[in-house]
Amino acid sequence: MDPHLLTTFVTVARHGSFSAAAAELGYTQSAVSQQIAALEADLGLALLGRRPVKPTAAGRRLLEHAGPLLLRLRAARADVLRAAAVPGHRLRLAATPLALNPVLAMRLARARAAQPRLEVTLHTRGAQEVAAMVAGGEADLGLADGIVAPSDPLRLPDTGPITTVGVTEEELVVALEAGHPLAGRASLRLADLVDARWLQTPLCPLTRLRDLVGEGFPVALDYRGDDVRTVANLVAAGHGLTLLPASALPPTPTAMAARGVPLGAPRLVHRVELLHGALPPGPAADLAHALSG
Amino acid sequence: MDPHLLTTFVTVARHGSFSAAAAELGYTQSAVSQQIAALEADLGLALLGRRPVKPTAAGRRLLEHAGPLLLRLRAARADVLRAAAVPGHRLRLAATPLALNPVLAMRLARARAAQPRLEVTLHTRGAQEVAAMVAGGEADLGLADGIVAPSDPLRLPDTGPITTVGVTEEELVVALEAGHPLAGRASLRLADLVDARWLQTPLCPLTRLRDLVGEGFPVALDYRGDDVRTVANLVAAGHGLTLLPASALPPTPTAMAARGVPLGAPRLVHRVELLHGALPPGPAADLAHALSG
DNA sequence: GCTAGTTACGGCGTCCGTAAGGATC
DNA sequence: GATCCTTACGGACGCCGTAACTAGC
Repeated sequence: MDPHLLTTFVTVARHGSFSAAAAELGYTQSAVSQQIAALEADLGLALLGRRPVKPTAAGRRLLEHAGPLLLRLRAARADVLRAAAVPGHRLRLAATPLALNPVLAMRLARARAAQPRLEVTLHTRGAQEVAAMVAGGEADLGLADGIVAPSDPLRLPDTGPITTVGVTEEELVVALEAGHPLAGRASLRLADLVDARWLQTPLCPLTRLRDLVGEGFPVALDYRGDDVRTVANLVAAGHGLTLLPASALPPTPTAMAARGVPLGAPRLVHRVELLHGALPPGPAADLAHALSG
Repeated sequence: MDPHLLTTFVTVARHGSFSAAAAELGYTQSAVSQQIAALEADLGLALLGRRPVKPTAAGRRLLEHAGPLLLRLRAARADVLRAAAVPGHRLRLAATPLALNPVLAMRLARARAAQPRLEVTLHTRGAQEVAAMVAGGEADLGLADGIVAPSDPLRLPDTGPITTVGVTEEELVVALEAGHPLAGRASLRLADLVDARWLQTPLCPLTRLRDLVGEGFPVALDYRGDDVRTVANLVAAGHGLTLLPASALPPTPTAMAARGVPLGAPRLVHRVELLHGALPPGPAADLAHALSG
């Protein structure tokens, strides 16, 4: 159960190929084969079926543990190093596409104005990756967003010892094309839209809506990307509906733009949370404070 | 950050000595010294001060991560092996001293009567150890107890992927000596007892009461053991008060025995939870079902 | 000078790479 | 027969033990 072997194992499982994993990890096929053999010998179990290379039942079980385990290992290392590091003036942020909303962008700007020497780099990633980057020390601060009932916390995957604090909550709107029959309404009830045509996007996964409201929400178009403007254009062209924070749509819609109709019921908000590890006094802690408002 | 080195590190930190850790781990002093040196070199930080051997700030931080990390590693291994193991007729239970109350003892007896070939071994341990044994696969089922508001879950330390289900909740009594001025009351309010003389015991840690009610609960005697009868005898002899599940005191008190006065307020119960990992069909699953009632 | 951790050095085991060997499509 | 994993073998490195060294009490 050497982490080294575990890493190789998850890589092989992910690629479904020893040789591809070897290429990614910088080993030879042979080394990977030996590592898997060693892991299987250690546990006394077959973890992978060969030809095709596919996890066995035991292998799938181990895979469920291996990811979080390796993440926690990196997180521990990062945390110890972070606590001992001298705070520099380089800050690495990671945020989901909708997390850096106007309010937070403004707070970030104010914080930077107060500390002109601060160098900031920002990465856009998925929520899980943001959490993993913060836990693993690749980012100092993370921002993740999601749709929840007011003042409920986001349900982020467990990625180890991370602190999360809510920073903003914003009204949600149903985004639909300008000519849509419902576009003129003052507000909409989600329950009335279970049979509408919906966009499946990472920004508003329909599984989340089903969790909150129940079955329904058929997929009219599945967008596998994270560009908000693309989503807005898809909506405007009538490909389907989606839920967005009000600030993600232009305030004065043109003829070609998507309309946002406030979501009346259920009471849901777009929540953004700040993620961080231990914060020794320094620019990271200052910025965390600034972003929290 | 090899788990091997981590294990050595926590052992050294626990003993405050390289040589003692070496003896426990079956290494030479020299090997331990080299392992710690390797870990410190890997992180680029001093983890232990020498003479006396004591963790540095970074070392303390690493210690906080190392324990859970190593536990999860063992837990992952145990889980994979457990899922693949053929169910035998040997069952290992671990329980806190107050967890195997009369109700559960009876359920266990019924389950054993139904499966006469079942061999059961039972260990009494602290709650954290019970959880660790279950997570690490050293026990098939665990029982842990604690004091909570009705139907609240116990707050067990995070010991990895473990399932917990409540199995019993029982009335709590204030245990006090027969001649105590309050012994005749029909019920007592905990808030009125914040200034009484209390026993500090692992069975009813006063910190828990302070969590629930607030400051107070001075320590009159600190018992570092887990024997319920000893606690009852201490109470009977007037060393102090404690909280016990009603079933832990004899139902018809003699002159020398401790009295139990029902706890009227706040509404608290003695809750027992069953802990287990993944349960493939077999005796362990059957017993878990039997214990759940 | 005694106790306890560190450093030097040598042997053994581990792990990887090269290359040949099978198994499956 | 091509692809892909496994096995055999050799070299390098890592890790531990013995033993000499050193720092505090």
